[in-house]
Amino acid sequence: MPPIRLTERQNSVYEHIRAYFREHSKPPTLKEIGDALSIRSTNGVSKHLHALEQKGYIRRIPNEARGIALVDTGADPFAFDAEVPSLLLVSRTDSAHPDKLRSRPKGALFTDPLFLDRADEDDCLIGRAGDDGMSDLGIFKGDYLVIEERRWRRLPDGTVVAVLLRDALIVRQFSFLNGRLHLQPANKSYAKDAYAPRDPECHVIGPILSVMRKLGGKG
Amino acid sequence: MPPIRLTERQNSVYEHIRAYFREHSKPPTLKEIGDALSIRSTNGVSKHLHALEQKGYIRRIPNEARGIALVDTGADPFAFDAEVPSLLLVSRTDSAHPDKLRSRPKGALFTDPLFLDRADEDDCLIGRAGDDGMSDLGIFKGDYLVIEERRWRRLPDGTVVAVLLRDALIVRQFSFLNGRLHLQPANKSYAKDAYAPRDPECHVIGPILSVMRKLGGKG
DNA sequence: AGAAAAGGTGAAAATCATATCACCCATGCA
DNA sequence: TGCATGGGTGATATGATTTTCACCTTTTCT
Repeated sequence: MPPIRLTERQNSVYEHIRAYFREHSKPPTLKEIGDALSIRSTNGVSKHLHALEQKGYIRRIPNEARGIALVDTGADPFAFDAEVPSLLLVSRTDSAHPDKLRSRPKGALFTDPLFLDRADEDDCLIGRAGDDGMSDLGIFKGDYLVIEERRWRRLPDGTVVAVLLRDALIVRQFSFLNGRLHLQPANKSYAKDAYAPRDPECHVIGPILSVMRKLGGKG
Repeated sequence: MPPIRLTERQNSVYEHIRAYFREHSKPPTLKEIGDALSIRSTNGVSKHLHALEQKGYIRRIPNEARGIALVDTGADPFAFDAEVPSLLLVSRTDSAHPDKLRSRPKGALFTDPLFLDRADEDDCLIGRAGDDGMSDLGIFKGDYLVIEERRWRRLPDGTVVAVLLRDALIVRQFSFLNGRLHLQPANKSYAKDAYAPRDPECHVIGPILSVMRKLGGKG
């Protein structure tokens, strides 16, 4: 569901539709979009809309005037209560003793409920990415990760998870095939690996709910 | 303001339009109104709309598909307390009116002081990246950005900044050369651009202090 | 070198929507 | 009685919008 990336041009079409919605409370026509972005043929616009629909950004109602609907449901941060969860900031631990994770926290961070994605705050903790194995996904070494503790057997294939590998905390895409845990990186220079379910070197903590990063200085 | 009274029939037409707006985020056609209220002729509906316009409940745009606008201006305020820094979540605004940024917030997010990097909480706000122009830096469309409002003249070259470009909020690497603002993307498919310091289309808000992203679900 | 993919142009055909005209029927008053 | 007002029917004219076709250019990837 992480929306497919848009090209620069597609993005400006999409943003124009949103802007038009904000201003007029209704969708623009193909011609209006074209006028705004200097596309003379409604067909050119139509192709952009088709791409946006394929990528899941909009929905079209065929043959209908202004038949464009935004798919984004603009999640409002107020759907939650106003309590601020304080999550433990944990440090790397020998994967043979994953239970030590919570017993030796390095601190705690306040986190808006939005970033817990409806998970129980008591099941969540914060760790830091130990390598750049998921850099193509925009997760870099040092990033703060909101992790939901959950047994790997309940995870759907493809979930992005935090893993204690020996004494490092890393992020990988998880899948369970042929009786083994497969950890797939998103960075060509990192290797894919597989482990036995009970390998003491490898402990899957649970899915990554959010990623946070300080820019500028060192985290 | 509280306009002239409506007849029962006129009121149900009016209420239907409002209901349609809530459900579809756009105005209905004459035929749709007629179908809903068992009026077979679009002319019958048209007369109702004319009456509603006369009485000041709606506005019509001639010859335009779904050319109905509600005249009503409903605003909804909100409140929040502050213990942990609570930063305004702002939405994109026409760059010609950057001052509107804070005046029309979409909400607020609690943010740990760590991610404010020692900046004054009152100078900070949260916006969302409007494109993938900095994807190589791990900043993607939809990411939440902690932005420190600061005049661009005080920014060192190379700072990663949030910019209001027309009606989009985007992230770029900033530099000031030969009397022009240069905005450098970190994604090969996006173009580098430069603007005059006072170009009304381009307003630099300030440096990005942190980036946050929800995984898995909708942002 | 060749083939996709992104982005377009232009114009005709097919629909969807609105505007208008002519006419009908109640009801409430002066 | 007389006639203005609210509510409607149906048909037609006139736009406004979306679709579809046939081709074209540039950039990117293999």
